[in-house]
Amino acid sequence: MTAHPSREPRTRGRPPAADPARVTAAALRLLDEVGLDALTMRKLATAVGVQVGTLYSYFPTKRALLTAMAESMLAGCRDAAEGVTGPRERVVALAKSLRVALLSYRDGARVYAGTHATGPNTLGYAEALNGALREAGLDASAAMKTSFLVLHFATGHVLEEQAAIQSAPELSAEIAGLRQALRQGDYPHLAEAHDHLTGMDLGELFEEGLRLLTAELP
Amino acid sequence: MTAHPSREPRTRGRPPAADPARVTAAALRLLDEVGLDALTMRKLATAVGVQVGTLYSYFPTKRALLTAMAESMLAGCRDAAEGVTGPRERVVALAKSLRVALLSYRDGARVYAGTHATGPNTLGYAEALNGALREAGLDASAAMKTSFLVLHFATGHVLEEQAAIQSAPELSAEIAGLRQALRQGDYPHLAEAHDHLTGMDLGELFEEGLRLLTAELP
DNA sequence: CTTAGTTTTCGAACAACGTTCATTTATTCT
DNA sequence: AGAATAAATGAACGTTGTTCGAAAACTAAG
Repeated sequence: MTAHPSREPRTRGRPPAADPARVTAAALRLLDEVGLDALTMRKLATAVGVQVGTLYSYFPTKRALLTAMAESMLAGCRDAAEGVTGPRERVVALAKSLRVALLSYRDGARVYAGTHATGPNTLGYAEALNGALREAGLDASAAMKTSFLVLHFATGHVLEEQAAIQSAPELSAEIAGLRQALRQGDYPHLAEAHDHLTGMDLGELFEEGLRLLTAELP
Repeated sequence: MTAHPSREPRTRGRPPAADPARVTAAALRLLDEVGLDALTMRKLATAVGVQVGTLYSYFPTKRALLTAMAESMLAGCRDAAEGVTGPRERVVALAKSLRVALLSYRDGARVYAGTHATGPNTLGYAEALNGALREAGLDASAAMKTSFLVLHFATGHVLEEQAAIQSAPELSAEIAGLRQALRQGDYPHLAEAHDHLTGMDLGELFEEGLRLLTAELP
């Protein structure tokens, strides 16, 4: 059983070899090394210097660990709007900081989208986003809706952004089939668009989407 | 080995018990029954009426099967803009049809976001979306960018939409922790927003995001 | 009708995964 | 010292995706 809810500091018994925070940090390091698909509890255990089963003293399930990782990724994101004047600019700054945070970990968006953290980083970030929107003059309902819009767009965007990065051998077959399909003559618009693919700045594209989603804010 | 690229129709040898199309259809039915996390090759094999290893005569890997499922989900989506007058309205109609298509399968957005299909449904849909944007007066580069914007928003939105649906026992613990955090007094904006959560129409929210993303089209 | 040839399915296995649990180890309090 | 306690160990369990030699089901030639 997880002896997690220990209120008073531990005094008796064998001292722990690690703690949830250290395990989460090691998991994030391992994530950058091997990617989400290869992030196994066994590899994490050896990285922490512990046996596999021991990890379940800190997290009841792998899902809980991934949730803690997602929560940890958002550390500091809430403060991105500090010192930014103008409610709309604050919303944009918060969204951009979320993108940067997710991009700074391998498969960060997949981890984030696959979990539903309710820790202080996640809730604090959502609170800050909602607050900036309220400052912009929106009522509670409209602020919540725009929050969802921005969050959904950001996760979807970074998800595809990171999927495009790891276009390693796993996707080369699909890319080959795609090029052949384009040469076939069907999909004329896609063929033309494909020429403009190289050199597209995904960061600029993200800001463009953000600009449109926040266009009606003062 | 996959004897897939058989150009002339099969005349010799043991007759196949199934084919990729039938397997894909069975997989989509099974997906609706059990969800993506419980969609195993063995369950699919029994659903098709075949042994596990036989599935690998039709798809080299489970990933390829999921890609075929994603491709199949988009059947007919390309035609959503037929008869719709006005380029902007066509873009909106195409995006809405993508949402409906993904929503009509359990975990549809997760399957779609986790794969990168290059079949005729997927490419035809992208071609239609690009075409509608070109008709709206955008050049090739701008049309491609807006396509990405709409696609990223749609996938992100439906992803969260479907994640909110299956808020079954798996998420109840997190929801409980969230309610307690809201009652704690921190996150005043979130607490107020939470009251407006029930009764929010996610379809309307999706259209609102679409309206903003296409606001500058003629 | 038999037999050779061909294509597919079968069935059993493999390694790796997440997870569980009785046992052992390390520490503190009496 | 010895009981009590808390955590780590180490070995297992059931599943998972995937592989591969052997068997089966069919067609074409002898």
